[in-house]
Amino acid sequence: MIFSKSCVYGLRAMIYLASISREGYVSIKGLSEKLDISFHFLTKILQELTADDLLESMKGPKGGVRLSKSGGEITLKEVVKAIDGPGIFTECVLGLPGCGSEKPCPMHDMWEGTRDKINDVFTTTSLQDMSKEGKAKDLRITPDGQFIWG
Amino acid sequence: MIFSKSCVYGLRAMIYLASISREGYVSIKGLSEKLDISFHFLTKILQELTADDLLESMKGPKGGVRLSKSGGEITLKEVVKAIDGPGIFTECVLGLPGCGSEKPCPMHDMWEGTRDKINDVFTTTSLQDMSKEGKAKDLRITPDGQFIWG
DNA sequence: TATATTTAAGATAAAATTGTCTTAAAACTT
DNA sequence: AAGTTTTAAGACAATTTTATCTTAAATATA
Repeated sequence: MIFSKSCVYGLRAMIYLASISREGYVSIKGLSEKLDISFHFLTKILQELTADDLLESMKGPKGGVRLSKSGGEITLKEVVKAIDGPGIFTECVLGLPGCGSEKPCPMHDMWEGTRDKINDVFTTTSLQDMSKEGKAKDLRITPDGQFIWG
Repeated sequence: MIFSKSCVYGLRAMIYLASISREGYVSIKGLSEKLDISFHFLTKILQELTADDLLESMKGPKGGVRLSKSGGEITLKEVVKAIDGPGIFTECVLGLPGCGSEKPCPMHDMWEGTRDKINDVFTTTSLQDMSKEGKAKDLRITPDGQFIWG
């Protein structure tokens, strides 16, 4: 698995949030049921995204979370970085600290191009891109087919 | 981190093994010291590679492990698959089982090209490619700079 | 103001990964 | 044949990740 479970859950939630109105807040409880993710676990993940200013949250009735910017302004990379860190966009495949053009490992050149490509697609793809794609074609973002857009 | 620690250790060991003669066996103890990896942990990882027929092993004095084929005949992908499984080359980024062209997730199209590229470079790059690169330019394959080729 | 609702935060638990230790089995050496 | 070296295998422990549970704090509503 390329991303942690936390990261995958975060991506699913963010893509869904980009598909709905940013007017009001969405309760995490409702989100967790819609996405079939443990409520408390999802809460923690969304807290990281809130701490990273990708989400805004509000307590109390009518409270919940919502995107801090429009879905078109949030990249997939921002979400991944907030949860799994920047490693996949920057790190050496062999896990060598300081690996780079000046002080490479044997796999550096072979991997650099691919890593750049990963960085590119995650930088140039927004949450809105994904939510539009999913909503337009009615694609699932949960393992079971229960999920419904809108 | 894109690969598990086990996988990274396995890759380092295999690249090193591809840099030396396949005549005799190399003791895992020696390997573990050279690569600065816990002996018992490395033993387990190499056992997986032996079970997958990428390594041959022999017990007793003069025993150890060696590549089962020449380093030019073993791809990086084979090593990764043996340890981390094929997931990174095949799986959905959102972790959806059955995600594919027929039943995609919203991220499928965006990710497919990159995943194919990962698959390509790991399929077309051999252990020998990496060991030659490392040995020729004297690049490190361990975090500290203690490692010495040959 | 009191109550209900909701996120925040922290404690705890379960599972997976990483790492260590012990014993067994095989092969070489003397 | 006996002893030494080495991988194989399994038990055990530590750490990280994943998941659950409880309490606190904030906010709306009545």
